[in-house]
Amino acid sequence: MGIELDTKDRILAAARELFHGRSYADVGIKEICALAKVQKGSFYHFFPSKQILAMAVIDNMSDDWANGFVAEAFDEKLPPMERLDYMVDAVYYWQKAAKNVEGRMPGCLFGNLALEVSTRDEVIRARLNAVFEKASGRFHKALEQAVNLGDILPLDTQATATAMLAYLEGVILFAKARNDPEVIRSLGPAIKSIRIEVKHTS
Amino acid sequence: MGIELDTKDRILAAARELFHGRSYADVGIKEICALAKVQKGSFYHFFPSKQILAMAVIDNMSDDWANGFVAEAFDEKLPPMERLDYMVDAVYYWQKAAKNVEGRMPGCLFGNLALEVSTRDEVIRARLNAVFEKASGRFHKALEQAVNLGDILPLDTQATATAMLAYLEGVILFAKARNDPEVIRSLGPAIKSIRIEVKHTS
DNA sequence: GCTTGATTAGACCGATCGGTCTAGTATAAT
DNA sequence: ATTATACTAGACCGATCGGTCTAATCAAGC
Repeated sequence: MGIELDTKDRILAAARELFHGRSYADVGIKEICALAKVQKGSFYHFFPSKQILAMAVIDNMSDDWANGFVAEAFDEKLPPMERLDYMVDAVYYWQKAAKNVEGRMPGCLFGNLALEVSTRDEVIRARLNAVFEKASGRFHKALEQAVNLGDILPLDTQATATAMLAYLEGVILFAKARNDPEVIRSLGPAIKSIRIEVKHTS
Repeated sequence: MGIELDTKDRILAAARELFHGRSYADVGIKEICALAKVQKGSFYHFFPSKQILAMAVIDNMSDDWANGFVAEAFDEKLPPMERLDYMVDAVYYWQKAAKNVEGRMPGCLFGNLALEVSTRDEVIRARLNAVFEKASGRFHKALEQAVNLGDILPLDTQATATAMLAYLEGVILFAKARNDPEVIRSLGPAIKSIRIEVKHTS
């Protein structure tokens, strides 16, 4: 957490860390306040409810991702298909580092929340879905360029992009169940093998 | 639930339904008892803790799967690669039916639990991992046969089997986030495109 | 009939949950 | 100096959590 952040940001950072490291239901407001060194009064001044905090955490992490190593991985300067490997690598190193610190693989915050709360909270579910949609857009763009450059045979870029993101989430899930980041390294690169053919329009 | 079950089975069935439909943390013992029409005393007579109940639920569902449509899907009489399609189809129809009843896609109980509790409960995590391991064995066998029959080019059957299971989980996750079973139908069949080459031993 | 062990009923426990409320402080505009 | 507003502190709330405990009920064996 390091340098001085104002109260709201400290709450956000604490909640993000705790939600990601454990789960939504398992982390209470009290614990978030303790980690953020903030009192309950301050908390509810900035966030009217736990649900709204969750939304803020999702947006916050989504932004960090989008401007952080996702942006790096999907850098237009890289050959399109290499971006996928870059992305897998980034996820691998990230999860590995997290495990070294916490002892457990936290997995993907969005995937975690999606499975945990999307049957109970339609609003959060929709927000998470939007995050996935946006992420799959990156894959989509990369695939389109790969096709245009002739790096891969034509395929249904939209569907394949979604499938690739789903695969990445699945690999992270599996790695978390094994508590072993190496799973990401060994299974991850196969993301490039996934293909959904263009729908036959005759 | 239907026909008379003895107390323990009623508890198990109720817990399974509730855990699957919502989440582990969100469902309390009281609610399980209410659905099972059982009192707390009886509950704790059969299950010493919620954690142990969770394990029993996992085992119970794992058995049902293994002897139910997973056994059907991976029937040795089917051509190996067709088993994968069968499996995807089964998941699709199951989730669709569940959504029609409950209004929401429950996803995969094992995947849900894996992401929710595996950072908190090492014992449950290990159990879930064993379930995944067993399931990936089915894929493995099918792939080995497919290679032997010349239906597909040789590949790392072990790693690819795991990757395929991970993909399936990822697709279910994505479908749950969208609350749309059709995702399974459109992305699922691409499971057959996943390939991990045999490690180059020179 | 009596005893025993398995099962059920449900009151009860301390802890914790998300959230509210009031009192007070800090800051800045007037 | 006064007043409005933003923020902080933390006691407090009813509800619910997982789990315990005692008393009652039941069927089987003797």
